[in-house]
Amino acid sequence: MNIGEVAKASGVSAKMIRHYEGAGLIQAAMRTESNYRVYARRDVEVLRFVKRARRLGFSTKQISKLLGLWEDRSRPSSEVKRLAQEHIAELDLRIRELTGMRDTLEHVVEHCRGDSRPECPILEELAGHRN
Amino acid sequence: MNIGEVAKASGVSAKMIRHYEGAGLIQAAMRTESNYRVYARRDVEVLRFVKRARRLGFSTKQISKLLGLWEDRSRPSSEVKRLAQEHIAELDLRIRELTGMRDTLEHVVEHCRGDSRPECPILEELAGHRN
DNA sequence: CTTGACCTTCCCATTGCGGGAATGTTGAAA
DNA sequence: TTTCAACATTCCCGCAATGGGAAGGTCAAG
Repeated sequence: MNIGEVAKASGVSAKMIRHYEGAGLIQAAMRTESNYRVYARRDVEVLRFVKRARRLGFSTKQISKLLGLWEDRSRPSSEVKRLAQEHIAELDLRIRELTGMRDTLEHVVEHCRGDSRPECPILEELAGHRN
Repeated sequence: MNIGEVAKASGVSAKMIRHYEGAGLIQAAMRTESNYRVYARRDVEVLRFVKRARRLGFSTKQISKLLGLWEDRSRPSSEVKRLAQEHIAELDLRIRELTGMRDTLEHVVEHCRGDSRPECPILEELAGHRN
């Protein structure tokens, strides 16, 4: 398979496949005599794995570890679980940060009339209640 | 005031102050004969405004608009409110995305024994329930 | 005058992805 | 067989927001 074909089959763009290869996430593909990358059916699975992991928000580094564990048939599932739990913790943190922002903002927005007059609690909040 | 002083007073790093200036977020500071940036007390307020807006997750572009509205004494508060509501919608979207990831992940993690054995529903999920 | 603490600009790295240019290869139609 | 479209290759630039650090200029106190 050419890179375009694996791309289509895996849902990962050719651009990103090259990127992942350069980043060491996936192994460098074999090349034809004319320097085209060659892929096997197995590579589609790997790329799909990467894609699903990305969808769940795992970073490139984390995915690298996950791939290693996936390929290690004697991995302890505890390691996978730990990795996943760390990621959940990161997600939770991010969610809390964003939720905090949203709640603060929502609260202030509620008090803004949103009409043609200039008085605006939102700007006052941003200005630190002065000015 | 020098850049270091405004930085300390506003809580925005000198590095970022220069960056904001280059990005057109804040006006270019006056310079001394020796090319040092010079700031007035008012600039501290502006930078604090920027900092609070950043804390609420507003992008540079949005902050630029907010600063414009802040300085426009005849702004209609509706414009500010609209901007803020758009941002809330973005935050909500992001929160929903992250929450979706976390919930999916949490669900799978619950089913992983996390012991020394290799069986792992997390990896199976990422592999697409094959392999 | 020296020295240390500032300041200046400029470049690099991060994270994940896309755009696009310049150039080489392939395969099928004319 | 030539030709042309559709691929492939590498390389550089962009995004957003921030930090690190180098090379060099300036200021104030001792």
